[in-house]
Amino acid sequence: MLQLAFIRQNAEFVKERLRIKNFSESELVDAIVQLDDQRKKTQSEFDNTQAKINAASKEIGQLMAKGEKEIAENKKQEVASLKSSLQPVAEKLATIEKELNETLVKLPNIPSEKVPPGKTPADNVTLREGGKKPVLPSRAVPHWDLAKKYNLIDFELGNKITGSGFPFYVNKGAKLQRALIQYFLDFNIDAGYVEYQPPIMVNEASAFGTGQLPDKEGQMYHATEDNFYLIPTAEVPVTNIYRDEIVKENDLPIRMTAYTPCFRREAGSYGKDVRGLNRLHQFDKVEIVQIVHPEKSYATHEEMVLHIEKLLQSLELPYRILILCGGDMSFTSALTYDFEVYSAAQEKWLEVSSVSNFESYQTNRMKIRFKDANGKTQLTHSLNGSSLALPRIVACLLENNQTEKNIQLPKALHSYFGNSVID
RNA sequence: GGAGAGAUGCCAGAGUGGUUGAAUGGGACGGUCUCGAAAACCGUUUUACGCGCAAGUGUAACGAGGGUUCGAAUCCCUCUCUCUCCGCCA
Repeated sequence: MLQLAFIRQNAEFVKERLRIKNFSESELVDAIVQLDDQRKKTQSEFDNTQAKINAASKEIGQLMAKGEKEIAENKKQEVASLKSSLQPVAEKLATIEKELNETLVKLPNIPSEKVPPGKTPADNVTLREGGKKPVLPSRAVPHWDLAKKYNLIDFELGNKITGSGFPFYVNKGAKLQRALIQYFLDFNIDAGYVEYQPPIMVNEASAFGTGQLPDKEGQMYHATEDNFYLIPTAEVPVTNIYRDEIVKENDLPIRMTAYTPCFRREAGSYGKDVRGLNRLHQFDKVEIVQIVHPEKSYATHEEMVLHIEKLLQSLELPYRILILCGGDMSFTSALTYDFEVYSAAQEKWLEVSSVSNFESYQTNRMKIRFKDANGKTQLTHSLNGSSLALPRIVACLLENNQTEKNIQLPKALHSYFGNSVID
């Protein structure tokens, strides 16, 4: 969530930036300032009365020690009346604080100045393209046909065992998954990221910390018996590693990577977009996360984009990088670059990575802070990016590299896959 | 799943109703000493919020939430987690 002090000092600016995100309830900004005014006033009132009560209680203790019971009893009466006058103040304060927090949490992050205006994915701005679109053989087919032809993925079996969107990977299909995960992780570790294997279920506090709750409650699978959520991305457990921590400035940047399965309910999606590997309920992804000094987050963001670009280039896939427009960005992000690869047989671009700077929006929720040179605690910034989401990469690898008799894998994968072709 | 024990500051660990935000030890940081280091010695070392230009000061927090009391780290209840034993099990 946005920092309260920042909202107070920049109320008009916040409202203006929120418009770029197509956030209509800008009156919430004024509500927050008003609630905070009330909170301050009420808290002063509470604190002052409580101070009197504390002082009187201390006196009672001293009087009792001296054996002056009469006077002590009188004091008790005094405290009792102070307490009863405090009661409604305490309730009012609790109500205000609750409302303030609930309102604060409803405000999305404000977009950075680099974010282009716009409402739909059509308004996203292409930053650059790379790689070459392949020329496919005349009888080229989409990945779901290739997956069947080479016995790599069994969607029907997934339907039987779980439901749609939960495919089985078989034989070389399974091995390709394993090779990609291993390759992506090694690529990140070589760049200085520390590997974690996190739990894939998280508690409420973690889901709140990265912003999945309360905003995207319906998008996560919820194990209600234990109140755990299946993670939609490794971002959730990994960023939360540092929740409620104050790190040393020297410890920054913190660079982490993790492979996890990801679970998304994708309520409401159907049709062509969900065919084959295009949109699944369970998929594999390697994620990178950084916790950084606030002055460095934008430089880090660019560095992460280059890192992922290098990874995509090594896979020899045609790609493009987009800057998401205000209307297409996530609730929590200040700036997001999306990576898309071109799926040659489907003839469309598929999103395979999203690299975002959250500034202090997540870290303010999680209270991930550091002590600066002056000994002052400040919020860190957090960033993350997919490196990469597997299914659509697999879709493109299969489609773009198909020949009449096999699928040619990029060099980078040969040693991981143990072969240069799938046949 | 059953029985028992426990959860205190960066860590270890005292504290069982009244100046305890918290003894003591360790660590970390700063200083003295040293050519430098070690050792020794001195000092500093939680966070959030309110008021204040500031120094400072008030309130809250001893796993979380509630309760008892004039007063709770200390007593009671619920929950979470950890440990030990039994059961089950990859």
